[in-house]
Amino acid sequence: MAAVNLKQLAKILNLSISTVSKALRNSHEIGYATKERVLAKAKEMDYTPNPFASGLRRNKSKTIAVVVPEVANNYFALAINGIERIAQENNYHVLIYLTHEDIEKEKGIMKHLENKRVDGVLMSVTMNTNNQTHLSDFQQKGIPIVFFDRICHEIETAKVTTDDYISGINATKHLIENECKDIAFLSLGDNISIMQKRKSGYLEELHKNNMEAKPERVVKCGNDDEMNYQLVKKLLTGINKPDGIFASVEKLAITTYQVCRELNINIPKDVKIICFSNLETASLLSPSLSTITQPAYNIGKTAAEVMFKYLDKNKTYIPNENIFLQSTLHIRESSQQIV
Amino acid sequence: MAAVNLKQLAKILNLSISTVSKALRNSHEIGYATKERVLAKAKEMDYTPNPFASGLRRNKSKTIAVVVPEVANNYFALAINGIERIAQENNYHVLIYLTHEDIEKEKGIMKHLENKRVDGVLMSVTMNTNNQTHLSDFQQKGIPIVFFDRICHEIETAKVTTDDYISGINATKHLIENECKDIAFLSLGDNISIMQKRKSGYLEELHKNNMEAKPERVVKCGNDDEMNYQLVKKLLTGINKPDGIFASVEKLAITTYQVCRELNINIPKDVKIICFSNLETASLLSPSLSTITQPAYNIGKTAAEVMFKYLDKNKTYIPNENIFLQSTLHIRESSQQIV
DNA sequence: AATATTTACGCAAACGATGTAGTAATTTAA
DNA sequence: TTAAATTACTACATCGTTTGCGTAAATATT
Repeated sequence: MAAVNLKQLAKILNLSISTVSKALRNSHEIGYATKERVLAKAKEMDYTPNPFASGLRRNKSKTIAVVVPEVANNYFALAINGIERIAQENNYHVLIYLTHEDIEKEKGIMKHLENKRVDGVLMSVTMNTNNQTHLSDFQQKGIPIVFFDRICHEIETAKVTTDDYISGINATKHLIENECKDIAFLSLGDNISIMQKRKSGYLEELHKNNMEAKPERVVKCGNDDEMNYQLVKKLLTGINKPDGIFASVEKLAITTYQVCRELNINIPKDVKIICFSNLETASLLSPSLSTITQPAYNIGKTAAEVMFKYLDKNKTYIPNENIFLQSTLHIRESSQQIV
Repeated sequence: MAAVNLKQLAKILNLSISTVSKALRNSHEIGYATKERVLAKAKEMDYTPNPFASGLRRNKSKTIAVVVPEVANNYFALAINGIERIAQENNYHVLIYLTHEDIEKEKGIMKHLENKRVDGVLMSVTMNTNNQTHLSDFQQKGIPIVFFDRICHEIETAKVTTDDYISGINATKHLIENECKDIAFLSLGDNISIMQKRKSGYLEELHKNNMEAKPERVVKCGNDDEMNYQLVKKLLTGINKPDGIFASVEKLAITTYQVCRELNINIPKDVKIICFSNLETASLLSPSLSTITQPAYNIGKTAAEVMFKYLDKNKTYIPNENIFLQSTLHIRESSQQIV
């Protein structure tokens, strides 16, 4: 029942606690025969070190935290997958925290993590994170952060993203090539860097094509699905509606599909759509959805790898570094000119 | 930089360590004025107790583990959402482990968790978990498990599921009502209880309608997507193909859609489909997908609540209990007779 | 053969928080 | 007025590991 500890193991083996401990950690101080004996007995008795005791002693938690806005989201789910994979390989444990895009919750979580419960944090900030003092404060405590996707520029550390600016350009260019004359951009808030980059790409490409960038074509959506629905509905109601939509995140594209269905707007005839998405069923939608797909799994994996690169070296300071992974454009029906 | 501890706080306050500790825990042994003073200073110095020290001393980790086959799955993602919500409310932390349907990985994870790293485990077993000794062994260590969805009957504890048997009946009945004469069942393995229940419902309803239950109509799919694709393709190739498909899990329905697209089989004209799914975009698919939707969020939430009910009471033994939550049938185009 | 070195182990002090048992000082009861 | 009880605190052992240091025996060096 009760887990066996070093003391019991030592008594049975007629050795001191420290000898047993050292034997298990394969210390050079211990003779070969003794090591063998200890190892065998430990296995037999199913000994496994108490993580709290060794954590306390060594000041190592063997745990990382993943802080993300949500998990019921293909992108983050895949990223977590990649992170968990690397963590398991490194014999680390993964704590998960969801902010639900609530900056106060994010602050609370970081506060909770300050006390060395974890050796490092991988995170994507909320769409409302415009102030980063809680993050720099956290770093001050000596726990490294690595950002992925929703990064925080002001914090000096490693950041793993895709090239959102280029993708923004490509998506917009694609819509223009398919005869869109009036393209709207559905943004998720406007604080976070990926939004600014995606929007920059969008604006840049409009400019390059001598198309007017009307402010009302940038729709600032948020975390409230119902509100987003109304915003998109408003955008697509009336005579003066756009003929192209670039949704910055998956859920806004889905909302757009739903609105179009309600308003009987035909995609892609009346309006063409492209979006950032990791939706598995994109090709099965009606019409199939054109996407910019981020290598979510690899982003998570890479972020974790960078983290462990420093944790292994016992470095708590991670120098600034921007790692870009490439997204892929999947052109499907929703964005194409019907010929 | 370094986190402040009780010793430092005590020195500054000119009190003993134990006084400070008790004051923070609001012990009746400490005078009101002293408590105030301690609390103020602790806040000022941003003191937060070391989780390893108190975990070691109190033999409490304030952490639960969630062990699931995967996270990039709408069902599990939503369940984790529910779990995380309740955990946060209880000031608990959530460790996540993915088995990827690998029984060996599951065993390894349970082994890793035996050493009191967590106070409890919420889990959905892999599709290959036919032997439960690693789970009963785990229970023996005094750490409670609560199952959700993919439960393990043989283990005595609380189990949260939907009524899969009834849902199996309802789905099959619905297909029959829509003129299906030859219904196939796509199973995910055949070990886990939800599969057996869903299949039982399917078989029962066939029997009730005097329809023959041909063994070759039960297709045992697995974890390999490509293999599943071939299995479904084989099922739908040739003259003698079913006119109804009941997919026991979401991904098999998606596979079926893909196969039908390749083989140019029309859903629902040639074959009707219904499946268990939490796919957000079910209604946007072409054709829209009929689903039995499980209350995934609430299942996770309920499982966590049951766990905390016992953890609060410091009970490590959870008596057998089966909690059923209701699924809802969403009839859409994929399963309906065209009139 | 005497000394130096290496080998293989044990002792004990951490790590930080908690809780039991004690102890003065004060208050209450007899 | 004195014993008993209460209040408000402190000392100390403890949780299970890790690790620096000490040391006896074995081996190597002169």
